[in-house]
Amino acid sequence: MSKQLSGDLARADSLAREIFSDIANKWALLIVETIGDSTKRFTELKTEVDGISHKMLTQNLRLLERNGLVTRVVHPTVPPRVDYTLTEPGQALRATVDAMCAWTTRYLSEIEEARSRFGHSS
Amino acid sequence: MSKQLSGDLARADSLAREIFSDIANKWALLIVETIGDSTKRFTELKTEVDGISHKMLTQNLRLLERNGLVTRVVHPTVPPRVDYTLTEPGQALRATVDAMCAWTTRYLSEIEEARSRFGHSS
DNA sequence: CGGTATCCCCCGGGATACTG
DNA sequence: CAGTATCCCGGGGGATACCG
Repeated sequence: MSKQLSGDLARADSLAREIFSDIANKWALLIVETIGDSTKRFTELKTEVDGISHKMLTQNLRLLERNGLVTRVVHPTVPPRVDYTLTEPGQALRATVDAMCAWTTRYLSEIEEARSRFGHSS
Repeated sequence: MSKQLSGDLARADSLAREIFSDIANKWALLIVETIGDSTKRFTELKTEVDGISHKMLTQNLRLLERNGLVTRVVHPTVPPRVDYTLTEPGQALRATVDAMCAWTTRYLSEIEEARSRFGHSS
């Protein structure tokens, strides 16, 4: 089954592949992870997702919104206030991102070691 | 705990973040997924990971090798033959990518619908 | 066959400024 | 505060050619 999935996505099987390509980029995933189960304002995300530029943030938020992963609520106040929240699909994706994050920390040392080994091979 | 992870990675907490940025790109993930639990040659990957260029493939394979996610075995034959296999860390990552793939197919219809809704809002 | 190197173009994405 | 628009540069990444 997982082999089936792999085949479906590795090959340009249309929509699934397109979505995967949209989602599988660090900014989108970091944003999803940062929103988590809470509700975040634009500026909160801007400061919490370290290193992201204003442009990349809006761009990726639009992307996520377009794919129905986040809801965007505009409060008609002044100054304006916009809240972002994960939808149910977004939450489901977040679970997998959590797994990736866990993986990263779990294998930190192994990776570090692999890197040093790789350095002086040649 | 997952909130902790989120914080650690969203902020530029050095190494973990760097690794995440390396890994969280579509080509690397698709390659991992494509190798799966088997052993693949360069050309196999080239044809199976649809749309990837020669350059991107080698580049990402080096990246994965450097981080200890794949092993690269060169057979000193002629013509040469190189086999790529996932290491244990690589397999572990693959499990999470499987989850992302499953997510994609699971929510295909929802996403499709979200997109059409997004289209005629303005 | 697999890898490296070179060329070169295009666009990702940062910085800045302006609207509501 | 949030978003859009404009400018502009660097490098991502494709195409091609050449080694082992």
